[in-house]
Amino acid sequence: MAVTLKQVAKRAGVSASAVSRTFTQGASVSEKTRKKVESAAAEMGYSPNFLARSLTTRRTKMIGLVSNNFHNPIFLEVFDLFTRGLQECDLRPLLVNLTDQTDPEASVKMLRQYSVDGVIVASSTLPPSFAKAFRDSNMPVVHAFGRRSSNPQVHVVGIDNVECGRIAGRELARRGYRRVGFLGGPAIATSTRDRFDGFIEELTNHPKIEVSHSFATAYSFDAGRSEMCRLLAQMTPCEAYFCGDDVLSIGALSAISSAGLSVPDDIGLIGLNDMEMAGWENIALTTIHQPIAKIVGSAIELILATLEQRDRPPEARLFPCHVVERNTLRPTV
Amino acid sequence: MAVTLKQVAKRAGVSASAVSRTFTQGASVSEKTRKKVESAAAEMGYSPNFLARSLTTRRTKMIGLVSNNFHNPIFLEVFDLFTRGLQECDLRPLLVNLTDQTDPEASVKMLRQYSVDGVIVASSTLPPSFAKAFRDSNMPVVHAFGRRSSNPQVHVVGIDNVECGRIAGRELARRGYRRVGFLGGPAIATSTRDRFDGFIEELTNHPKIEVSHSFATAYSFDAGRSEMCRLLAQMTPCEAYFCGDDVLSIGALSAISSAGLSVPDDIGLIGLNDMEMAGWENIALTTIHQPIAKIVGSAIELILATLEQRDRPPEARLFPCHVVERNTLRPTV
DNA sequence: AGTCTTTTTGCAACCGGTTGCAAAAACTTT
DNA sequence: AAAGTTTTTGCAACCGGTTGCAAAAAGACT
Repeated sequence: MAVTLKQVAKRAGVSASAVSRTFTQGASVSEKTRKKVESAAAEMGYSPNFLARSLTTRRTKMIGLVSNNFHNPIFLEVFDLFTRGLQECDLRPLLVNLTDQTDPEASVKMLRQYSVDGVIVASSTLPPSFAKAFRDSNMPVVHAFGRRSSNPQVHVVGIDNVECGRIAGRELARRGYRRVGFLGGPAIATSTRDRFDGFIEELTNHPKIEVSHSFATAYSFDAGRSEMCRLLAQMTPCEAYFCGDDVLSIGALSAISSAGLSVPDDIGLIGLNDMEMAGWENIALTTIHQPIAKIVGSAIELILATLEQRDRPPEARLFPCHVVERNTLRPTV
Repeated sequence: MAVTLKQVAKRAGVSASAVSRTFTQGASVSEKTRKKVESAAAEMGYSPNFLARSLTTRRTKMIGLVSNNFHNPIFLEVFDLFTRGLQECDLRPLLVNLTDQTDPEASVKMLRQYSVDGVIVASSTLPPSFAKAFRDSNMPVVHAFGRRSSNPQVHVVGIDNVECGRIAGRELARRGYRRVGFLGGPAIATSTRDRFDGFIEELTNHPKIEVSHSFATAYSFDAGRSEMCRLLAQMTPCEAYFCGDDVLSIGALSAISSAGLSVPDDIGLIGLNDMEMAGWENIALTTIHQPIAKIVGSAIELILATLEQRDRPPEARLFPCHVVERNTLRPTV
């Protein structure tokens, strides 16, 4: 059905190589034959088959984009940025949704079978070992929103979650809260762990502050809401909470107002991410901004660089975060 | 680097065909050689290259998933459903983000160059002609969330937007509102147009009801909020509005509460989509439910069927919608 | 015009597989 | 054991391209 190179060659009265060269950057073709080929191709509506080409060039220009985050609204922003960014570099994302049903091993194998040029793992809840499996199959990988490891095996781009925990702790202390809580995401996620550690570490500098913690079952509205409901039902809820993530915060926010309490008068809240929705006026969440555009841009840059230079040593790029003040923490006293 | 079929053949002491057949469903291989091949393959870590295979089989098992909706949270749910659903059918989505910068023509060409087996266009704001361009290139297409056309050229799966407009009109009338407004999405989108038409049509049955309309510049929070701000600044805002979409509704909701008014006491609101967020307790939007899981499932089913039977005549599948009552319309009088 | 360089061209092999076909091997039957 | 039938196998051509190499063509210089 589709027009092939040979047909074009015949029509243009040249060899197959001539046609191939016309469509290859920097190949040697005279102006004359190029014209002949181009007009024949245009008449027949020919364009080269990328997959056939990839067989010899060993480049598919496809990038595996693997994630397990299809429920956190911030990931729509992330996918938007990734797809745009990749497209600008002339790369196409082959999307993999890692659910409970899908076997991680199988996705490694699958992406290898499709000969993707590289893989971007976009998730804060996957272990470093997952990204490493791609590396072991000899594919360039970058783990976006991942965790820096002590002996890095793959590129990691993200934020310093421990530092974010400290920032949150510092902010709550600065505002004079005396009883604060950590409302984390799933306890297994390394990001949760790190944020927790930083938070605690910072607050040991403030021995007068009482600190407690608990974990939601997921980074989701419902999990945040039900965990906050549970906390409010206790004897003495905290004066303020650091929530592991914005969507969790919004769930908590909802629980608080359902309980007839108000934010920030009765309870303070600080989130993490600064997703679009956090800025919506009826939410107005005070939160720690995570620079996702930079993270995504950097991830793409890094995968591109690794395509050029396959043995590039693994690198960790962590971007600084800062507090965005809105309306869910009381003013400094 | 990767192990090839030939290497496996040599190691197993058989011909290349034998290896190929071992990895092909329903090919004729004796148990004995299959065993030999399988163990050789396992030792060497071989798995067939899908792209090389696709050259002869003419099936890549890749589906182009094209959308321009990377800002409406409901599309994260849509992408989740599509990716899961396709994966279950052993298909991989090649994602295309259609931005203002990307040329629609170019994406058609690109997907052809990658020999995708079919294309799913997921958008309510793209014209039927866009999907048709794929059809013209001889690829199976289904337009999900698209508009049924009078002489259908491609499969369309979605809802009856005109009927949704009627449902909204009926609902507002039933609740005794006397001055109602249509707050639509971008006026160019066919979905907006259809919803508007249905709304107006229904309300002509209720001559006592006064109806006005306006359009937001996009299906987004900000657009909804600023349009509602404008409306509230006028002399006499309506008693209730039908918003073209949930995210628009939430923007409107925010504008209303910023203006010191309350929902549903001062102003009523009904949305469309019933995205996850509409059910969040602090939003509790009364809205028209769009059965996205069914739409997505049906789109996949249809693309699959068309892969089998290339000349399957174009079909339109529209699913019924219904009102989900929450807290943004006053009770029936 | 003849020689030397540089550019352009086509041939043929290859990328990693699949598949129609005829020969070989393995079973059945008699 | 011979003949007939069915299954399994390898050969060789093909899918749609790219590319190293040597020959041909074009251009530069005496």
